[in-house]
Amino acid sequence: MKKTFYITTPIYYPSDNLHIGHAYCSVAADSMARFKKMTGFDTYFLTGTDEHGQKIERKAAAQGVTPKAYVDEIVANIKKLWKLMDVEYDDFIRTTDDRHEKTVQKVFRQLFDQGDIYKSEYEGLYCTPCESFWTELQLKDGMCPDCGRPVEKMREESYFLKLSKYQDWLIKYIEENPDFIQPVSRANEMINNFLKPGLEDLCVSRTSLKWGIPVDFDEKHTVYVWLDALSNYISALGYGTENDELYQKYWPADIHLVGKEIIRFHTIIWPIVLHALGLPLPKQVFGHGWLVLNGGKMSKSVGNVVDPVVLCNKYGTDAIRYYLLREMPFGSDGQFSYESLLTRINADLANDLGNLVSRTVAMIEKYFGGRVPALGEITEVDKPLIDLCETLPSLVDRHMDSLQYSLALSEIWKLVGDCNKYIDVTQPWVLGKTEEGKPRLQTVLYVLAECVRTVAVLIGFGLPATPKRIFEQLGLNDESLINWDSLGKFGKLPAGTQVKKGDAIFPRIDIQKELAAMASKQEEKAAPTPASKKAIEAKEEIAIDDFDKVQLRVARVTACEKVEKSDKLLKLSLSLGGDETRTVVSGIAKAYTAEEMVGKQVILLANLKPAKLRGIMSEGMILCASDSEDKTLKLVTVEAGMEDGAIIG
RNA sequence: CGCGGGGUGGAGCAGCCUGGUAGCUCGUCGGGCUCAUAACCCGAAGGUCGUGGGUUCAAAUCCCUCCCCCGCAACCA
Repeated sequence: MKKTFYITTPIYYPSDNLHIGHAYCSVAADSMARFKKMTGFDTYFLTGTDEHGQKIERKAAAQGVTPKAYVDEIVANIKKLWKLMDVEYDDFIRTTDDRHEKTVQKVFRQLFDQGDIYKSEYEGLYCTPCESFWTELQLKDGMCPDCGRPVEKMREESYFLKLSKYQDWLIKYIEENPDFIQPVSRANEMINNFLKPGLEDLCVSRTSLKWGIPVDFDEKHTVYVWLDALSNYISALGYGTENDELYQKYWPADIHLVGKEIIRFHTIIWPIVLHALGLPLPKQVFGHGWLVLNGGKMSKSVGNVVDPVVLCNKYGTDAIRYYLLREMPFGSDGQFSYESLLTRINADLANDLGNLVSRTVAMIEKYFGGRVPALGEITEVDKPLIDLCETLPSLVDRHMDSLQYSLALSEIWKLVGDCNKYIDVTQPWVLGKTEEGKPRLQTVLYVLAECVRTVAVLIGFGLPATPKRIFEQLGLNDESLINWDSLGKFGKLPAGTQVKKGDAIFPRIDIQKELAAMASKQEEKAAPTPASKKAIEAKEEIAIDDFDKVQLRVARVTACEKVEKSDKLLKLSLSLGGDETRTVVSGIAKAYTAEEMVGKQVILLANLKPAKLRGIMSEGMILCASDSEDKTLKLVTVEAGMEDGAIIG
């Protein structure tokens, strides 16, 4: 029986279309699945979507559609994206699937029955309009982080999962299984930051949440995010149903591939749930890094999201996949830039690989009428290449085993580079000029063709569409000549094979032109378009008396310094005329330096209740205007010549 | 003293665990070649390996101090 290999991606949250970061993860998972399949494993690759929760409920409401209708549309887009990117999953689980809901309910009930889930009261800060609980940490200025309205202490009946009961077991498990959490630095992080300080029991149900899976023995409760989402890895396999062959066959998973931001849930909550259920743990949870853009994290609010659909359509799926896998070591963050992307495509794909295929096939056509010549006598010059062809597969295998895609590819590209050099050293065009050169020329071109074939087979996991195009030019379509087993022993390529030059596999890109075009497009985008502006929520109408409660005054900044250990706060000393002074802490350090603030006149909300910020008492607030996304921020001031302390009204 | 990651030629990174001529890709400059997608090949310039100290015959690598950057967290009246 074949060895099995089960790999998963996180289930993505379909509140919006996915960006290149999600694509990165899925491409990595897909490439691994392809590699394992190619090397003889019975693989199973699961991806999907996590569709419940308040955020989606609200987004749907805002569009006036049901949550299901809302996610259906996004899920369709996601599936289209995976198709475009050649991400070939075996199953796509949605947490709204009936099969998933059944499993989650079953898991919940079992954990409750055996006492790992218990009913208690959740005490939290509740925002009634938003129907949400927040922790103290999540609050914004003591107000609801979503709507800015006040929250109140509320108790809610909830079910809790006993994490604390298992924490010592988990610490031991992690320490005894160094491969469980990868990269290892993450394991240390989990132990030091979360496990050692002690786990609090986890709230696993909500009564306020409606868009989710109901607890079947207590209908007013809805299963809260973690139990719901994490269970997908086994619900997709039919765990707990009479139809559980997939579960029997593939669990435990070989790799849960996750982003570093959710490694915590996969290495603490999930193992505990599984252990409590008496199930084996996944063999490995691998936290990959992020693509960062201009030093910043990619996020919608910053507006620097890179759309994988655009990239693939423009430069080709294989090129994008290659870039993602090759550019940065898996596990650490990597810089995404168009310049590095285009450089990679040109240098590695067009110049090195594409051109190698092109010149190899061209020479076989030119000197041997398009038929691959037989391998003649082998010399010292040919040996290293032949050896490399034979040893490369196992080397690639080794790197892939540790998810080092970048290393695997760079090893393959060493062969590509050696071939290009080999052509230079052997000078086939000189050999082709004389009859005496012919025998040698045969060997040279055979070696090249066989190397190209080897490369084409090896890159299939990462660049699934490219091998076909190379095999076409090499005239190969026999399965036994294009699979993994055809490697390892040099010389499988039959002499006499008819080659045919085709289009460039990877056309060169004019990088300067491309970047310039992109820059001008960016500028267009940068100009604020009214349509894209977030609608400003209208506030309720007020009477003049209400406004009268507000006292605004002109104040002059007499001194200013940065608040230590804070990147947004400035401490301002204000003069209100006479000897009246105030100290105000303001979050404007990103827009103004302390030096340039001194001497400026600002508008002070003078009768605001003082509050402590970073240990400093702030006696008021200065007014600023900011754009809808808080990207730019400008002080509000008065025209010159107003005395300090003047009343505004 | 919150946790973690990082600071290596112009750019992006490897090397550090297991001390011993500082390597790769891109860029720049010079040369070669003409089979090939103005692609390919060779050579050169360019680095006090963040700072200061320590261990050692020997430190990018091990130990300590400090500085800076990034993420999480916090904060953003």
